[in-house]
Amino acid sequence: MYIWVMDTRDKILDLGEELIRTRGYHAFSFKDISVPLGMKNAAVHYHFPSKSNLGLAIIDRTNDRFLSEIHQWSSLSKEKQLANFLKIYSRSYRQNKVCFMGALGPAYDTLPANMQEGLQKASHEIRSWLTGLLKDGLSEGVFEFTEKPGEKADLIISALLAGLIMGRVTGEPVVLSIIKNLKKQV
Amino acid sequence: MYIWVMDTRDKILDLGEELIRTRGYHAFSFKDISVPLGMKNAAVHYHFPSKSNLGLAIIDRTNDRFLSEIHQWSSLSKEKQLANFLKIYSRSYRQNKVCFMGALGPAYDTLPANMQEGLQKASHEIRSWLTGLLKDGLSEGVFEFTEKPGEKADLIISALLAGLIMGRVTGEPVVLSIIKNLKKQV
DNA sequence: ATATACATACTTACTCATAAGTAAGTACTA
DNA sequence: TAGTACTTACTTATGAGTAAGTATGTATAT
Repeated sequence: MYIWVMDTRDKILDLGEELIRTRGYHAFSFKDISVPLGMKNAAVHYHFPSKSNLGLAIIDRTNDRFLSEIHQWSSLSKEKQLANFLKIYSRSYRQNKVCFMGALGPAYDTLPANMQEGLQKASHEIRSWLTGLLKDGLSEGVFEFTEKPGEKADLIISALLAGLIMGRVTGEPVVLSIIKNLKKQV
Repeated sequence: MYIWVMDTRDKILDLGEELIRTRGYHAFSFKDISVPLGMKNAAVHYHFPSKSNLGLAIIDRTNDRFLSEIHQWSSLSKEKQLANFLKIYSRSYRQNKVCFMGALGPAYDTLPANMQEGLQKASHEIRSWLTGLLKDGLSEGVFEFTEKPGEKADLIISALLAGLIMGRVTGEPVVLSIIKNLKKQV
């Protein structure tokens, strides 16, 4: 019984995540979730009272998954960890999704406060993790770059984030060539 | 009389551009234009029959302005042209705006077809101009980088585009440090 | 063992707000 | 008198959200 509950809740979160990352927060409705899942709008509201509530749950779940992923990577080499990080974006490209910051950042000021907070927190996690990785890799001598680690992290995240967006507009696999070039720049 | 017409039409375009670049296409309404300009929704519809019509006009006007700007730059040195290009983004940051590709790209699939087309065209103009500039600067010896010019252009545009987005989420002037670092990388 | 109570996971049937868009009329100008 | 630039007064659609009811399984009391 309990498992069944979690199952439809998770299905809503899965679909909601896809919708945010392919269409954006303001361009999807409860109907876009309820109809494909064969249920009524009110059933979605049962699990998530409000849209912002759902939005925040999606952000938090993704952030939690990221945190557990990087934790699992912690014993790997810095190069391997960076390669894994880059792989997140090539996978996103194949799934025709942009990342959360790319999807929600442009309309940040229009988001409900709880989602703004969640997104800010998630962006902080990613930036500080990558900054630490680059800093450690630099002192270990496995990475080589002249920028400050924090600025290098922003440069990398930015290029990846926007590579996904540009890929959508241009129809070209922009992020893949960006990943290729970023690897040469560390 | 004709001048007066163009004036309110231009006011609508100005405000519409700001709304798209601060809130996104799906998060602004005709009311957000008519009320601040002290007119009725129907007056906006008089100038632009549909929202997508307005959206396209905004994109096209910005693209036309970009084209005329780069034309004016054409006699300047490659370094100066690149510096001018980068300045567009630091100005955007100060105005708390993201660029059009950043604002509209993530929800590209939800845009009306005419706007998709206009955005694609605009992105092509920017990418091909910057690619040409980098290519010429490279053979002139004023720029120095190892990537292919087209890929370098995507790397630069991506970093700038996402720097604006990240700045909004983090509250930090991400794009300014990105500009600083990009200058060292060409 | 069986009736009763209770919680979970929904559906039905709304409300209320807002959005895009339109038709018909008006004021002003050339 | 004809066109421009609007306003008034709608329509229609859609979206978030809610209140009340229903089905089903689970736990408890007798």
